[in-house]
Amino acid sequence: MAKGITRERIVAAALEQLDETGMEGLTVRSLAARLDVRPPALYWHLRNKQELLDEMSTTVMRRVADAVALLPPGAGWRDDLAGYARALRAELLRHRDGARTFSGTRLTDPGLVRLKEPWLERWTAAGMTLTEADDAIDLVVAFVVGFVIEEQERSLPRESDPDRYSTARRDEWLGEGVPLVKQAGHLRDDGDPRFERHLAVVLDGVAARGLR
Amino acid sequence: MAKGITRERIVAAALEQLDETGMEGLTVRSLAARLDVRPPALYWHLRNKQELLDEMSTTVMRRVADAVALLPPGAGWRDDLAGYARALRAELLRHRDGARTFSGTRLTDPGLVRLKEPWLERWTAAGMTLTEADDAIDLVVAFVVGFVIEEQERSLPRESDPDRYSTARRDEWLGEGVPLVKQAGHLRDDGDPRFERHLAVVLDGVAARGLR
DNA sequence: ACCTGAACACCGTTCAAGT
DNA sequence: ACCTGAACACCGTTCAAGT
Repeated sequence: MAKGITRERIVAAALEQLDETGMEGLTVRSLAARLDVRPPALYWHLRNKQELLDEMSTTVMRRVADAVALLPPGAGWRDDLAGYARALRAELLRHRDGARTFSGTRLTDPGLVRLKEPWLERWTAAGMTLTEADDAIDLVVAFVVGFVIEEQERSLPRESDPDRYSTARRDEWLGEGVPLVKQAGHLRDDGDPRFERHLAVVLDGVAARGLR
Repeated sequence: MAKGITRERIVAAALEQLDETGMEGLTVRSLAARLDVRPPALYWHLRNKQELLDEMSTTVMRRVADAVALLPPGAGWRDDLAGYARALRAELLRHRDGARTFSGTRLTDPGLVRLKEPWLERWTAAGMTLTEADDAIDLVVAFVVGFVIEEQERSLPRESDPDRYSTARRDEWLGEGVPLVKQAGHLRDDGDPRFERHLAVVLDGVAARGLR
């Protein structure tokens, strides 16, 4: 691996490091070791660690945009939004702590925001107000981020109460007198079907207002 | 301030520290200093920092539960859910970095989960399936968490690009050829009205499936 | 232009020892 | 039972100096 660290190589290595160790293992020092340089070398390419995190999430969001670009065009707002939601979830899930790591960071690339234009054009032409269309995009992002944070948190091994998420132990933990809470816990599924159900509710909500 | 540190006093001090300094200023050492003890003292009361964070969010969620308990009873699922969403947002907003700090943590108190029981009872009696009812609660939580993360992130002062959020500079940053994106940026409001609009969309979605 | 060595001011946590 | 002193193995970041 030739030297000559670049911004892109740093970001790529940081995403690998994140996947292997999680957020708390992604340190400037571990990242430098992975790139075979000394920690201060990174500060020639990046102002600070926050800028690294911003670049990482911009990279991830670019991949979301790439996936969205492959969607069948002209499919209508509901398919557009659903495709965006699925692509966003998939990229967040692809990285350990992805939702928490990338949610509070800022895009550094205006090109990604510019991609909203054709959607706003088509949806307003189809009868949504501009505010409804813009709200719908932001609402979907908020929902997906919140959903995946919970999803990834739930999948974390936790030293304490190691089996809070085994149904039997959870029932015990809950105590007596809450049959419906327990039953809901037993019925509860995870992953894609659950996500699709929630997404459908959100899109039904948009439909109820945006297009009547 | 008498000595005699307790779990509750530690959690209360930690919430104050969080509000004053944000997450990165909430360290075991700063917290010990605030309580006028040496850092290792805290480890007699708490297993580690993660347990502190779990206790902090449990405290916050208890306040949400208290606010929800004051809602007019028997108002129907839509008012129940709206009241819960508003109370959750209010408590998250009350603390600096609240949404990010409390979203990835685990409740330590089963009593809070048990509170779902009467709602599940009433909503299923009103025609929702149990899965629909349980989904609706989780969906609202995901939406509120995602919304407030974005809300609090946006309100942060950021040394770099200090005026990305002034409309004029944002337009410049966006470049030419995206009139609708810019116009949406100008129309965009913040805070309560925006939250209420998004919440209404979510509740309309629940209405479209849960009760037809 | 790009990187290193050395240093600064911090972290969370453990553990023997004190009271 | 509750807390301290001292220590361990780390952090992010700066900056003069090297090439």
